Amino acid sequence: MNVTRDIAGKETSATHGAYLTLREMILTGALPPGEKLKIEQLRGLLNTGASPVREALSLLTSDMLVERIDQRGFRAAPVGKANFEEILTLRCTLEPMALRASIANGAADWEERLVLRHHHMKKASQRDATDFEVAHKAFHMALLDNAGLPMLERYCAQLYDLNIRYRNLAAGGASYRKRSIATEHQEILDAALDHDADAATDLLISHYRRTGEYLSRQMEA
Amino acid sequence: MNVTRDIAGKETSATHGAYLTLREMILTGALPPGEKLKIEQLRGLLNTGASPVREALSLLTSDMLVERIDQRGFRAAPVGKANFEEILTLRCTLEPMALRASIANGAADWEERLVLRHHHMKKASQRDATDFEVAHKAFHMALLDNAGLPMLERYCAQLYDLNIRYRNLAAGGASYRKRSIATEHQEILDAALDHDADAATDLLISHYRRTGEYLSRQMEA
DNA sequence: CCCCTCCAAAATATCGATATTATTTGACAC
DNA sequence: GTGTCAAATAATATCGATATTTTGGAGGGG
Repeated sequence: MNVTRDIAGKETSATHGAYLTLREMILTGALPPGEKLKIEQLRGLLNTGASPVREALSLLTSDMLVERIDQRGFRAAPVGKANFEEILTLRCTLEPMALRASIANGAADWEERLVLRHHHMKKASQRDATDFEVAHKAFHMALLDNAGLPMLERYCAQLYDLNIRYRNLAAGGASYRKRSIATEHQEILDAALDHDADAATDLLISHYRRTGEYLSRQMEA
Repeated sequence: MNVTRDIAGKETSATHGAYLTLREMILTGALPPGEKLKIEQLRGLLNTGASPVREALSLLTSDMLVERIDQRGFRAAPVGKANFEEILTLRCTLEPMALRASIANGAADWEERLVLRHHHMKKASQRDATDFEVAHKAFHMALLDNAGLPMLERYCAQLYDLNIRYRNLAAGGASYRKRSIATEHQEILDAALDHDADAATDLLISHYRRTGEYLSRQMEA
């Protein structure tokens, strides 16, 4: 049983392919937290050499999805309540910062991009759940990508993924209770288009905290 | 002419050694911004194989010290005014956040560690300039390391290094004008020991902004 | 019964060589 | 002169094999 995506064409380099696949496997929980990641085993799974696997794992290390213990190999990053709450805290600090900057720069083409992404997300939500995930991330990142602060955006993207990982691990399946997520997104969008930074950031934060605290309660130590 | 440190004993793995050496070379400017980093060339410099070099460069990528262009190798990360200002902005947001948390947690052993590091820094400043650099970073990191927020600390450490790089690149030598740095450090320490978070963070921010804006003025586009 | 030492098995880290891909060079036509 | 294409060159990415290190366990002492 080969988990590697043999999907449509372009796999630039073996390293990059391995990176994407392993990343996905960790985010979805196919590789559970703490799991020992043996080179040989992964080499087989991805049918590639040891070097690309090794390099991919190195890259995942800096995404904080993989832990490296020198001379002792790699393992999927552990999870914990403290870690989850740190992610939440950082997101609630960094994303509003980026969103404010985006709004402040507010160019017309950004607003268009935003509307478009939001539309795609709505469409996707009626179809496939994984399509929605992709579109959801795209929308949230679009909120931040007019800030002109690439490092900050990178941090936010990283934290977004780490958060998704917890959600995937917590929900045995697609539980992700639909709450009023659609409404919340709409409100955030509207506030952003209104250049109302205070409202937009408040909405964003409570959007995060609500799901955050719900997940947090479901975790032990 | 071999730049590799053959210094005292313990080089755990070749990869880690290469990582440390390359990192230092980029931070000091021995490998200037934008420089093409050819595997073969570095392999010779560090007298090690291609794999460790490659892996070290991958790791440096996530420290934002090296840029990777798929299928086209690595190069030392470029620099620019916008990037520098983003680093400054992020530091002025993240470090106060960490410092506040550290103070809030305020354990006795943390205060001791703080006093100690400050002492070491003062001693080091009378000796070697590179000793001082190490101690200076240790002091600043100690201010943040009681926050219990490891990811945040990691971001701060990363940004600290990126900032140091700009300082090294700007100063042809040890210019680093001594201003009243010693006083500033003392004040920050005192405020932290007083559990005066507002004062401590204000002092920290102006400590950064002062050198920051000075360097920023020295840069073109 | 627990602990320490030493050996075998397994896994990591590293090397050297090869296949692939980008870049340069130079000839040729326009 | 200038632009284009193709071969030659150079560098990257990847593989397969080897050396080193850790891990797990068996066999004695304490």
